[in-house]
Amino acid sequence: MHLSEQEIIRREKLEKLLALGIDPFPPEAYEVTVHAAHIKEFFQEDAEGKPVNFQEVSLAGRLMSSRVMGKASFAELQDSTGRIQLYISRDDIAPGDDKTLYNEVFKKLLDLGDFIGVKGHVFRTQMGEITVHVTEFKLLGKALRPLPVVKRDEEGHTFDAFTDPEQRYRMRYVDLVVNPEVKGTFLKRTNMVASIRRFLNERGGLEVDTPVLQAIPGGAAARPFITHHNALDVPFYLRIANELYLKRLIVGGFDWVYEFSRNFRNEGMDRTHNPEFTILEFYVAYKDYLWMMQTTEALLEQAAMDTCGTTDVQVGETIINFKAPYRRISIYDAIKEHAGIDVSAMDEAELREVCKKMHIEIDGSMGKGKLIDKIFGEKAEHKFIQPTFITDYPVEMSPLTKKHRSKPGLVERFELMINGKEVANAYTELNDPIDQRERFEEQVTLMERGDDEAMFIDHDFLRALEYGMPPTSGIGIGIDRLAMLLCNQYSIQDVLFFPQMRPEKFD
RNA sequence: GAUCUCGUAGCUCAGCUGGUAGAGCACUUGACUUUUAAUCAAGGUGUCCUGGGUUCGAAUCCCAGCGGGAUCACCA
Repeated sequence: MHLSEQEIIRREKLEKLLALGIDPFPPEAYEVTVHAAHIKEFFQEDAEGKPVNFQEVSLAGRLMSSRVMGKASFAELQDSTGRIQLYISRDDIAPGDDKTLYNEVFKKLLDLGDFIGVKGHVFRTQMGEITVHVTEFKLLGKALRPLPVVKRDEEGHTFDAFTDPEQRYRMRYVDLVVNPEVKGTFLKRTNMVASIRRFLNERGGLEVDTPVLQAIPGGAAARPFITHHNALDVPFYLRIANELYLKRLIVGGFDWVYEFSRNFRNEGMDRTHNPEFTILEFYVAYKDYLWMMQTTEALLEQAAMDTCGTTDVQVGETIINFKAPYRRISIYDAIKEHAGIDVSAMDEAELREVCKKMHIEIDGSMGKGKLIDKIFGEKAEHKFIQPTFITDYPVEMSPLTKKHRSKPGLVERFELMINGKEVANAYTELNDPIDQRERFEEQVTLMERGDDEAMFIDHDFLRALEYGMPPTSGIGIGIDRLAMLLCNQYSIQDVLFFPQMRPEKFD
């Protein structure tokens, strides 16, 4: 094992601590009575400037900086809420003749990054900084590797930032320690999810769990990961969606079920795609996609409000307004609006002609539905910046969706576009088992034509529908994509703690 | 998967047309009892991503590989 100079020095310090009878990794709990942010927010002084509270505090965290000035030192402690300054004077922590605790342990054997616990009282320095005057400290956990030292001056300028994306993603633990805004992003994401969960629970939604290992990967058009079950000696797929399982629960008599579903798709990775990602799906009996549009607007408005404190959310250079209601436009009108052509009456040959003229890449496996989707994707999708429901898709690209109540050839489906990206996809669910069987059979034809994303026939799902499913509307909302918007992050990797990367090699 | 680009100290980076490896911070030693990007003095950082090649000589030029990023393709 190759050790750098600094790592060797820290290991030597470990030995010296042990020689002094100090356990660098003590087992017992340390009493924490207060956190840094709380002190900074609520510290008070009387008229003479004498502190009135926090005169007996005990807190713990990482030592993040240390400025030794002879017999006194200033240091910074970083706990889960932020940083607070420490003032440590030699004669306070080592009142007797033996000054080892200060001269050796504090000044020499502690390193930046070490976990320590401190007890003391809070005061304000001459420079105005709220500070803990330490009377007692204890090493709680030694850091054997040096953290990147990121410094910030008064104007907020950052020096020597820890910025290498590879290192930040691979060693998120370090990223979180030294880049406080990263923690902020993830807290925001968690708040967003909590807000959505509250919204659903308040309306009678029931949170459920359904299988991740599936014998038939259904509910979406995507290439799955394949794994193998040893005892049964059969292949299993990691789920690409949970849709068909949630609908089985609607068959079973629940009115409203939801699941934050970790899905896995064996496809490319880029700034908007990770092999595993989270979709919130929910299904509500006796509703249709029109109801679902209203519910989606309300859900997103609340999520934006709870997460950002406003419905006008800054995303990159633009402001996205999450306040309901959102614009609605059919996919044909959307294409008309942005490509200037009416594809609503075209057959497959005509659509191919249009794609050719627009220099849109196509191949022989694509049917009418996919061609229309292509044209929309190339010419219109990225133009919808403000939240917009794109409605009424062609039946060929929606095998699980009920046919439109009044428009032949279309289905009752919408996708929600925000900032030029699909964030949600919803339908009035197909509950006619005979129609569903025919749609699955069409998928088999597509598969034979070479479409490797066409759906398998799920016979158990058909059997469930044959027992009867109430009219139902369902939706999938891309939680990572939504988090990217509400947290104003350009890349999905910045809203996932551990984005997928090529495995690291250690030698 | 394709193209472009990057890889030098713990971190951020410089290193020109090839000539003994550099800075700031961090680190080590010392001074300093209200500092705050603390300051002052002194000190050493290293598989220049890996492996080949060209050359008297390669961090530098060439080839291959590994890893990252960006763009594109597939997709949410």
